[in-house]
Amino acid sequence: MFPDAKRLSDDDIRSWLRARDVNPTTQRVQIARAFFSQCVHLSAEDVLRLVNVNGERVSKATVYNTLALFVDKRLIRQVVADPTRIFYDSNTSAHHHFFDVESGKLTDIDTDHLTVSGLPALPAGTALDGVDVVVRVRQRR
Amino acid sequence: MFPDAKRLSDDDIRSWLRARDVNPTTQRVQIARAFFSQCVHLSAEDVLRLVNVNGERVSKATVYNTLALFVDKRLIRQVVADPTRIFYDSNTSAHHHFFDVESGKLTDIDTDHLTVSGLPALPAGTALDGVDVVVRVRQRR
DNA sequence: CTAACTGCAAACGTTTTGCAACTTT
DNA sequence: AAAGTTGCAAAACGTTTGCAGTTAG
Repeated sequence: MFPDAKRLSDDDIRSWLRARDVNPTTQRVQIARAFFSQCVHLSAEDVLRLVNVNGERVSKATVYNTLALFVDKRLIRQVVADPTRIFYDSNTSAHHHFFDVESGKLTDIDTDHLTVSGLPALPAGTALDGVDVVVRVRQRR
Repeated sequence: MFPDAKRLSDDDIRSWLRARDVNPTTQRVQIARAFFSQCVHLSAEDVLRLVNVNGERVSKATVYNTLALFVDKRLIRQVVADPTRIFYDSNTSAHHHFFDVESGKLTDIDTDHLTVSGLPALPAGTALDGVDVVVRVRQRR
């Protein structure tokens, strides 16, 4: 994840993208900036809105293309917790999530606080891709 | 969960539904049977297909209505693991899942094998709704 | 008779796709 | 010119909704 991203210049982002094997086009820089300068958990719709705050600049197709590319290059990761949409998380290190089922908000839980133990043998012929813990919470009445 | 459901008569299912405060209509009995006589993890589409094996009998709307009702009455639970659809699990006791990202298949992991420890304090004003662990695996090349 | 339930078809929100136009080299 | 990228519009997908018609207490 990009530390302290609000202060980064476009050039900083460009070179960072290049270092991760991503061709830094105008739109990709804008999307990377929207990501790394805001809340950590964004839906595709959130990204579209953030990137196009004043006047349209990046299309929906490009947002989806770019998010898929960023996931592929491990700049961000998907979070599957909300049944209605995918969230993208700029924090790619091991951690877990609270998910508020009423508001749809995600919050990080770091691995100091929550650990998974006793992982059983994986199904035959498979390799581990990741372990995701979602702690669902709801507003107390 | 219904034990050994293949042998259940419609009457058995009806009284079981009644005991859970669900009015046992024809369609609900069919859906309950499809659920409890097959694989534990079914998408809405799976249920629709199973219930309508020969000739249409239950509509899509009724399948979705009924699944929501069954979730509400805690006969089944949702599993959010596949980013493209919701699965419904007839096993409502505490357990977790393997999710094969290539085939989209879910497999149970019971809590003897996998435990979560060190759950941190919940966000202010929230109550625990559930803890879901998804172990994502992929076919080894 | 009434309340509960169902089915259809349309609407919905998210994500994907086809393709022509535009960059960049 | 070739390769890569973008934007638009449409399509696709799973899911939800409105409502008229049906069923069951």
